[in-house]
Amino acid sequence: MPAGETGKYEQQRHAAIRAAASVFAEKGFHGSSTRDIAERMGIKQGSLYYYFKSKEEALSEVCLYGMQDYAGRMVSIAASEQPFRAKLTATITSHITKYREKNEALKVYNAERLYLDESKRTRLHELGSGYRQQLEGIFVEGQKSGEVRADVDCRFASHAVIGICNSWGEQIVRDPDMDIYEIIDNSVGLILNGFSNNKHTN
Amino acid sequence: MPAGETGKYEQQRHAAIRAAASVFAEKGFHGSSTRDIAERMGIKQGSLYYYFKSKEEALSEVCLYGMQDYAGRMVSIAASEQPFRAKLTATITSHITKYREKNEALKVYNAERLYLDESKRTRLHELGSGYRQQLEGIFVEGQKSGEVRADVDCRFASHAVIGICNSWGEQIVRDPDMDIYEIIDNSVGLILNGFSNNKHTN
DNA sequence: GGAGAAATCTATAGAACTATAGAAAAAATG
DNA sequence: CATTTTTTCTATAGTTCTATAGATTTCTCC
Repeated sequence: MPAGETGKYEQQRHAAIRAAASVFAEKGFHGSSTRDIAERMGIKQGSLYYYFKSKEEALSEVCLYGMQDYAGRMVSIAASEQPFRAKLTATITSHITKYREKNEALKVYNAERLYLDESKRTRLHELGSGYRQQLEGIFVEGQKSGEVRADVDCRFASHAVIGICNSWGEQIVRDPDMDIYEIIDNSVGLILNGFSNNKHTN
Repeated sequence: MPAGETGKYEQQRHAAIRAAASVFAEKGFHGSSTRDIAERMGIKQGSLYYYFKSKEEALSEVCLYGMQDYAGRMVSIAASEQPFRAKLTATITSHITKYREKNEALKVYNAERLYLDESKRTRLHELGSGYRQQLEGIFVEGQKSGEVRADVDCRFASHAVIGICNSWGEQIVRDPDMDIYEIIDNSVGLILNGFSNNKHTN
């Protein structure tokens, strides 16, 4: 039976979550076996059940881990006192570097969460859509301050930003030699100015 | 043994591909069983092997189907005589409506192709990256004609467009009541002008 | 309507995987 | 160092799934 909270148990459970994240990211939820996960952390298949009561619980924990401090960072960006452009840059940087740093878990969240049961999925969905709403709020504020054009659909804008980041995120996970900062610059540039040469006048 | 090419065999094989696409889109490759696929097309599990020699072959065919005429459409858009803006709109429209029309297969291509073996995967990768290159070419042309700013990284631009389309595509597959044309308009607007209110002057 | 071909069915071998139970080893405690 | 608690291991029951083989039904065409 699990210990109170300090020592080895917590530590190993965390290792298990990371191992699961890594394996799920590589092979997908259904393509991974509990043996794969256990081996990655250097224990035997059966021992894994000391830390998770089921494979699905492992997925659930990975998704939560992938989303959590991530959504938290978004909240603090949104709350900060900066002009729109800086917040946008911070958001994109946060999102994209997350993929590089460690976060196979984020990839798993994006790709595999739909295999969770209803209740866990909605729980996660709330976290995720909270994230998006924060971002939408940043655009709304930007409109108020005049930094963003009045005709922009902020809900669309938030989805688009996330789409761009995730799309590049997958590339980044695959190819660790990519230049992240160039991607970030380009993304910010696109969101702000688009690619058109027609000076937009109205 | 398969017939020449006309009749029922070709027809049923195509039905099998569509059934597989539908099931894979819903449950993922590893999460789907051959029983699921067979049932969706109204035959028994074992009978499926009359049309595919393995489950993986089914995936391969689905991905190919998802990508093919799709990439073809892109070629004809790129080759057409239109200004940049029209080509961009056509591309985004083609990409996004594809998700609505039918194409669970495209979703499968995006999510599951990595489970194919090396050779098939590179084959598909070529198709996919051919698609992206066509799009990149449209941007390059746009630069030459002055419609696209000279400082735009066209490779980045092509990835970004695909990212936005795929991101919305997933939403569209989930929620069939969304207004596609609004999404297309917004996407084109973003790509052309961004969201910023600062008139870009240099 | 009967013969041969095409399409589907039934049944199953063989492999893989999840989850559990109980034994064994390792660590902590006094 | 003996005892208790925590962690890991071995073994396996029970499922499920893919792929194949051979029987059976449906179609085609003369």
